[in-house]
Amino acid sequence: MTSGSPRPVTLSDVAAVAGVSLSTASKALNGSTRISATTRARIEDAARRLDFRPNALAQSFASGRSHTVGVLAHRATSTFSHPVLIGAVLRLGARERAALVYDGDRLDRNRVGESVRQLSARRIDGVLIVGDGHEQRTRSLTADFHAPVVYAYTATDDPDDLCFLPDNLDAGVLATRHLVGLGRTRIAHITAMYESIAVRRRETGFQQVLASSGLTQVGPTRHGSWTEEWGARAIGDLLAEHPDVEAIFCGNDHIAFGVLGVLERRGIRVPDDIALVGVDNWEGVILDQGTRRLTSIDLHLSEIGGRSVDALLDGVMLTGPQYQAPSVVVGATTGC
Amino acid sequence: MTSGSPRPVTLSDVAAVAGVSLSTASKALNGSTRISATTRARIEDAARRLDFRPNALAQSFASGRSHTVGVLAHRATSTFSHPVLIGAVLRLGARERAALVYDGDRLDRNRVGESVRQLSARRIDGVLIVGDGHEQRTRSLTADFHAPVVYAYTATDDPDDLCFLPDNLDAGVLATRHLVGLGRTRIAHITAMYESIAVRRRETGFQQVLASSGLTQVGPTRHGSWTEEWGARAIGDLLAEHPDVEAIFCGNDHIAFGVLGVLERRGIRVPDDIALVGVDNWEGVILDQGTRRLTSIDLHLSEIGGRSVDALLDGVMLTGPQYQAPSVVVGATTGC
DNA sequence: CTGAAAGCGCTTACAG
DNA sequence: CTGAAAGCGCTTACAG
Repeated sequence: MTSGSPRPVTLSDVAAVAGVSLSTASKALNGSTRISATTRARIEDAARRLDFRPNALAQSFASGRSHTVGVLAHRATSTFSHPVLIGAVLRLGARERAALVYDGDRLDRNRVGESVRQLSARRIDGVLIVGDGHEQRTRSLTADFHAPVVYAYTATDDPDDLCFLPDNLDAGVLATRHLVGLGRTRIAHITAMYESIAVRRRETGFQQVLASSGLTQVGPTRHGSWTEEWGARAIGDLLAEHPDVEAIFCGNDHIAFGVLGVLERRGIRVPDDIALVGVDNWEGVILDQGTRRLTSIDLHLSEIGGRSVDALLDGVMLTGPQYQAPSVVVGATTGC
Repeated sequence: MTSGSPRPVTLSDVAAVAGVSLSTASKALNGSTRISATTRARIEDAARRLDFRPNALAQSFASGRSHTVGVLAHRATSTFSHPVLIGAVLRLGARERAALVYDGDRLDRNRVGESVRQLSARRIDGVLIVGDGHEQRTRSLTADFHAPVVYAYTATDDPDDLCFLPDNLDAGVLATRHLVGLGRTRIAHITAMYESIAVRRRETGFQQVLASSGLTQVGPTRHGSWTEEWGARAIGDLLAEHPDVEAIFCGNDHIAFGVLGVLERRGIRVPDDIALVGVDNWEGVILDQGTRRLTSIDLHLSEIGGRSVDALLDGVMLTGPQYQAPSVVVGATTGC
């Protein structure tokens, strides 16, 4: 668009045009208060006329601040960490920070040192560690870096680390409240393996709401895996033992789809006979268009990435786990 | 780990220890050939002993190369562009480049200028534009930047632009060859809207293989949407008209799952009676573990991101569209 | 092959 | 409030 590219406009050019010294120009443009209003106006005007763009490389070098953040994507191959990672890099971009993203293998015990050196050579402003959910704690890496460290989508073994996490407890609470709010009283829970922290927290939320509503869970919680197959199998058993069940909180959307398929095949009406709620807002993730079938809890994973970045850049003095509030997304599987 | 942080080791320190000048030390460490082997060895040794890490900020400033790439995620909210974007930023990290990632709204006609200015202030090494697939062409932005521009996962209106794209034609070819290779001769095609470039290219690949195998397509191609619902509806019609169909190439995995559900419900054995192939390797994306049901074509989207980065950094002199070879991932829906 | 010197374009004490 | 000057830590012609 611009014709050719002659010498870029420097701060010295601005100073010369404004008739002030280089240092005065610098101060005026960097918002120092110890500048007269008229001088500042003159300098800002000159900068505008010349379309001055400070050379970010020179600024970084002189100030020692790189405007770059290191992002360690620990076990970030999982689909669920993708929104977190993307939420993080987009927020970084929106705040004019570059991301130096390293893949998980850099976090092996023996290779962390290499990442640390690379990042400190870059004079990184901070480090964001992106995990793969709440399944497992990450070893704290905070002490390895000289820059501030924030964790997204994983907890660590150090209770002082600032970690942004989905609120799985509240996910269980919201899902169950939604079903109770529809007037259902005979509610069951089908979910994944008991070993998962996320599973247990969702279940706890479920049981808290039942208790405070004076309801009793229909049958024991059925633990299996995060798959459609498991959902299909579990609903068969559940119906055999408790044909009067009115609603099911499913640990995630895959399980819910497995349940839904079986119910449809057996001619059981959803939500008229049995209402369903899942977790993940999977349809929201994969569908741009189309009608939503499942009611689900959205954990707002990309917002977890975004908030982690904000905390890192704003130097907030929080410590410990921070939970992202989930929300209900209503589909056709829960009725009035 | 390291105790405190005194003054970092500089190149001058290395030069002093090695007993050479600053400029000689610089040349030795930057692989200039006009250096005696013994001097170089001495300098490299000193650098190693001192654990010298060149200050990347100073290097960038002095050389004018930022080691940062601008990434414009154009309409990159779609699930399918996520692997491309993540493939790109991970490759950038692996090659020690930072990514300054801007969200789509920066690409509005009126706002491109702002991104251009921000990126040129950063003395960006190149620009990567990530689109949302092959559905629609992007307006070429190459002329807006002074740095090299590469496009990933989108084509542009300028035939000279270097664009990395999934090979949808070959996806159709591989899928169909796979079915033909299993001995199926009566093969149908259920896919999404005709308006989609991806749909038409997959269909063309399908028909090329049928033709070269001397086969005739079973019924016309059924165009609908990318959803499970459409797959379920289309298979009903197909079976009504052509109960002797032996295999179906589904335009994507969602459609294939819709088809699969109906077949199972009707007691039609898959793959014994009807074999299925989809596209996207969706199960590979969402499952870490578990048995694979669907046979699918993997378009290798994250590799598209990675290759785009390589092309950008290596300054390859390619122009025009570059197609990423897909591959077949076998599941239970196609038998021997 | 090696070194002295200028320079990259800012920021930031420090003096006035 | 304003300015002269040093300095950030490299790279890169240019001389020797």
